[in-house]
This record gives sequence, C-alpha cells and structure tokens, in this order.
Amino acid sequence: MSLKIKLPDGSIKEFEGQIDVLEVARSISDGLANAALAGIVNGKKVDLNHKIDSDAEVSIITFKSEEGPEIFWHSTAHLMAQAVKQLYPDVKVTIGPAIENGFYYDFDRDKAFSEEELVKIEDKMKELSKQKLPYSRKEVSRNEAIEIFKEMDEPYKLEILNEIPEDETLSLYTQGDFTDLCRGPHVTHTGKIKAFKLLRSSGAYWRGDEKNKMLKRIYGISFPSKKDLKVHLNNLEEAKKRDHRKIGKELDLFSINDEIGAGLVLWHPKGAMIRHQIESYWKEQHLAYDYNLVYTPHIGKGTLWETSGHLHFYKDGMYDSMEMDGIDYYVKPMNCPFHIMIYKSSRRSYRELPYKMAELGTVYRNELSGALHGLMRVRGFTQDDAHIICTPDQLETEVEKLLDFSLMILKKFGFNNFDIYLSTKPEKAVGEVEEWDKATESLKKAIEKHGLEYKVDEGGGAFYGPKIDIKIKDALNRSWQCTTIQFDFNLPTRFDMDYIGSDNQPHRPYMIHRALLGSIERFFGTLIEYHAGNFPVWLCPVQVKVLPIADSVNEYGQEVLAKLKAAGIRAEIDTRTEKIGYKIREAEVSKIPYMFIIGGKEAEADSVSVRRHTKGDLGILKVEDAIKSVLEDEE
RNA sequence: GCCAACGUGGCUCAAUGGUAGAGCAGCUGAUUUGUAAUCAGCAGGUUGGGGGUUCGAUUCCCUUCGUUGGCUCCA
Repeated sequence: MSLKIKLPDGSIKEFEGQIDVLEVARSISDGLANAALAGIVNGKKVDLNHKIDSDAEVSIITFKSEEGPEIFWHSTAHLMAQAVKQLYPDVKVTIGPAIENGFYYDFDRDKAFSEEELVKIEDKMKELSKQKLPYSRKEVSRNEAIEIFKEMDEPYKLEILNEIPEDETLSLYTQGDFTDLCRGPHVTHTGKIKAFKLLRSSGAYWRGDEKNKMLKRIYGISFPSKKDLKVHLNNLEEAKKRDHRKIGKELDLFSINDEIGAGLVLWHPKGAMIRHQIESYWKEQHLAYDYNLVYTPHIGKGTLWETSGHLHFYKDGMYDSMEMDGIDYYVKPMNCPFHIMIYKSSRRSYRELPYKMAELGTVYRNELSGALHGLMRVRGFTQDDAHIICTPDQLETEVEKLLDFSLMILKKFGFNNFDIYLSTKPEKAVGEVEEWDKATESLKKAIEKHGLEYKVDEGGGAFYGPKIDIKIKDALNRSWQCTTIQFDFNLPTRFDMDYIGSDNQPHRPYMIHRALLGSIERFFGTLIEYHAGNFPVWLCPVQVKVLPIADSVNEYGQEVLAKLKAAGIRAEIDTRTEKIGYKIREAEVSKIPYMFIIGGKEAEADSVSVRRHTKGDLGILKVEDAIKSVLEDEE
C-alpha cells in the first residue's frame, strides 16, 4: 500500500506499508477543528505534525492498495460477526478474513446456518449499519487481551493469543458491543458498509486441518454502494452461464456417468475432436522442440512406487493395489518413474543431455469425493507430462526454453491472462540449499527475462523442488493450475540416476517435471469457460455448416461440402426439409463458427452466403474465397 | 472423507400425503422454406437406489449412491 497526501501548506507526504488510510480519511472528512492529522502506518500511529482547520484542504492524491476492497470486506466480516453474536450469543467466534472475492467468518456452532438464518443475519447487519457504529482501535498487551477474551468466553481467540509472544502488543477493534482481536485496518464506521450479500454457508475445519473441529463458515461480499453489489451479483450470474459443465452438456462435449464412477470422464465425439486437435498440435510442437515422445504402462509394481517414494508420501492419493502372481501392482498416479526407467535403460552420456521425454500419460488419483468438480478435478486424467534430464550447466537455458514453449502453447489457445507463481523452498525439503537457490534463481531469471509479472509463494514449493505455476481463471474467478514447471532433487537420487561427464565420471543429473496444459481434462474445462464455448476456429469440432435453403440446392450443397473437406475443413451439411431460420438457429446454438448458406442465387454464381457465429451475415463470397477466409481464421 | 443443500422422462423445469405435467429434444406425417424456433400427431417417468412410517408417499423419516457449494488436496 502506498499513500500520498497533500497538506494545507502544499507539502506532500508519502507513506508505504500497511496504512490505515481510513483513519487518516476520518480525521479529514470529519473535519475536526484543529485535529491532528494522523494515520496508522505499519500498525504504528504516525503524527504528521500538522494541525488542520475544519475547512482546511487536505487531499488524498493517491491511495494505492492491492488490498483496497479487502479492508472493506474485512470490516464487513466484523459486522457480520457482530450480527451473528447478537442473534446467537452462544456461537463462538474464530477468524474472519477478507479473501479474493469477499470475506468469510468461521463460527463454532453445532448447526449449520440455513438460508433463512443468513437472511436474518443480513437484516441484523443492515440494522447495525444504520447505527453508524465507529470501528475503534485499542492497543493492548497480550495478557490484557487474554483477560478480555476470557471475560468474553471466546476459546478460539484464547487459543490464538496463547501462541503469541507475551511481550507483543496487539490491537482490538470494537464496534458497538462487538470486540475482535484484529490487526486492522478498518473502515471508519459501519454506516460505510451499505451493500452486502451473504452468499453461502459451509463447513470449514478450524485452521484448515481435518483433524480439528468442523466450524460453520459464512461467505459474503460487500460494496460501498448497492449499484456495485448489483453489478457484482449480475457478473456472477453471467459467469454461471459459461460454466464448463453447462456448456459441456449443451454442446455435447463430455459427460460423467454415475454408473461408471465419479470423476471419470467420457469424451463425446465433439469433445474428443477438440481433444484430438489439442493433442495433435501438442505432439507436433513437442517434436519440433526436440522432445522424445514416449508411451508407458498404466500400472507398475509396488516396489517401483516404493523406490519413487509414492507409496510413502502419496499412498492416500493412489488406488489400492491389485495382485498378480503374488506381486502387488498399482495404477499410476504419476508418470515420472516410468520416464526415469526409460532414461536408465542405458548408460547416458553428457552428450545426450538435455534428454527430454514427453507423454500424454493417463493417471488415476483417488481424489476426495467432495473435491470432484466437473472436468476441473477428476479421478482419471491425462497429463501432458514431460521430464527433462539435464546437467547443472544446462539448467538455466532449459528453464528459459521451457517458459518460452509454455507461453507459446498457451497463446495458441487464446490464453493471454494468467497468473504466474514462483514457489520456493518449504521448511521440510530434500536437496542442498545451494541447489535450491540455484534452481529458484534460474526460474526467477526466466520469468523476469520475459518481463512477466509474478507472485512469489514463499515456502510453497514441493518438498522435492521449487516450481513455477501458471494459473488460468475460470468463470467464477477461481484459478486453476494448468502449467507447472517443477524441479526435482528427490527422484534422481532415489533412482540413482546418472550420466557420464566429459571427465569420464558419473554425475547426478538435474530433473525437471513439467506439464504445460496440466491435465487435458482440466485444460479443456478452462478452455470451455475462457471462450464460453466459442472455441478458436482451429479447435472447433465442426468449423463450417452448409445450410441449403431448399431440397433443390442440396446437390450444390454437397459440392460445397466436398470442397470444404478437400481443403481440410471439418464441415457438415444440413439437408433436412426445414426453414433456413431453423437451421441457422441450430447452428448458432451449437456455436459453429461458420455457416455457408446456399440458395438458387449462390448455386448459380458458384458462391455461398457466409454467416459468422454471433456476428451474422457477412455477405456472398465465391466458394474458394469463402474457404480461404475460413482457413485464414484457423490461424 | 467432513459440513450443508439438492436429486422428477435425454435436457430445462412444474405439481401434490391419494398415486405425475409442460416446453425443448426424439419419432411419424404435412410444409420446399432466404439469415436465431412451421404445424399436427405419437411416444417417453414404478419421481437416483434400498428400507421405514402411513389405508395410501414422489411428497415425511432413515440409509446408500450421485450432484452442487465449501473445507482439505492438487493437474
């Protein structure tokens, strides 16, 4: 956050860090005569040493804060907690932060909050908002805080307080009869919160740990005005329309069948055609970039998974073993061990490195039933997996190439907006610190070389290495991880991988796992939502629909169809005896990008009337020209 | 797995403690049509599965499976 304000004497002051700007704003807007203009920066009160008159001109020049709405949401969370405590005094409060899209507050209560109760809470919040209760800050020592929350009988707050060092000073925020332990900042008073909506209630484990008690969480969103709220709720409605599950059904792309099993996807002909296009492109590009395409089995012996460590670290995620000839086999949850075995199938020289293997490898993971979500989280999926085995010297170049390659592929699918995350060493990790540093640095350099913005997830790496993740957002603004580029300091050692260097000595290679699309299923889901089913032309299962106006031109229609097919375009013809409006509607609903409409006029002039999906009639073109424009659109 | 909500013909949805109805899709016939729905007829459901309460349940209860929203996890 940064704050820049202009004082009455014309001087400008700037602040960085966590600023309780609203505290500042209050001093200004309330126009307290001769009030000291003060703010809170990084939790400390800052006196700006300026006495101002009630009508003095103090203006905020810039106030930048990524967490801008979060302050607002967090204040709303407090307001909600106050309402809940007033309505249900026995409920214990826990925590209630702002999140990416709104806020939540977790309460300890036996019963879940019903929809009617949410409405009741909303009404109470409205009431409290009208009272314009100021949020006041008070600083206390930890021990004072403990006394206060003991008095209030809030065990969760006490649990938090007990973990805080004794000499720490804490802040409490109080509005009306409600006090919460909170770092702040907050809006000035509850009256600022004019529009809010409690969206849903759900269960959530205390501190996110399934061993703990399941609390009852309420999610909500708020805005300074009713209009903003309306726009937001409207956006949510719009977003639902592009839900991949809905579009997948409407366009007959895929299904998930109860009788087969949860999280197991059936790709229908149209979805399969899109997948075929994705995979063909993927293979073509990998070959062009010196990857070796490989195929590996779906199951492997238990001993293999013991060596890899999966049976130790990942057993819960694996399907149970099956026995054959007294030996346990497991369905693969990952492809790595197989690729490693290909690498190890012969002595490798440094001259062979980097050695790259890529496979569209189908894996099965036992995801929790409650976590399954359309194509986004399934139990059987195909990763576009690759492993790059290289020397330490090659690391940086390889990472850079990889990022280039990833971005090129994502762009081809029309993705231009995504979030990039760099995840660094967690506390528990294998490998040397220097190795981690070197690898992390090379990842960072690669991103920065592209001038890309990224967020650092400190300690968010896997235990076996740092990684870059690229996430794409879906219709409901949830982000889904697609691309992942991960280092691995674990498997090369576990499998005792080596290569013979120029010094004729064996050396341990570096290994990079990467998936660009992530899984074909999730990628497809994201693709559907991103384009709302209006896929780029090169992916469309049917690119052109030929629509004869009457039976009399069906024959000409067939000729046009043949020409389209000869040009390599996926085309169909609709020769049913229906009105043209009906045929067009069907093609539009199916989101077919091009309609070639033909009647007597077109048949005579060797032409077609071109209609583009969502754009309408583009006029009459010679068949060859029409075909050419479709082909151009493919790129 | 946990906390909730939901589960009616292929799809979208309606109805009731007395045993299910519409639109779309499908089928049949008529219509030969100029840029987003031609008309008519037909067929289709033991209301996710199992159990219970009841004279009677799809409607109430239990259980199971699944879906949805979260928690957790992750591609």
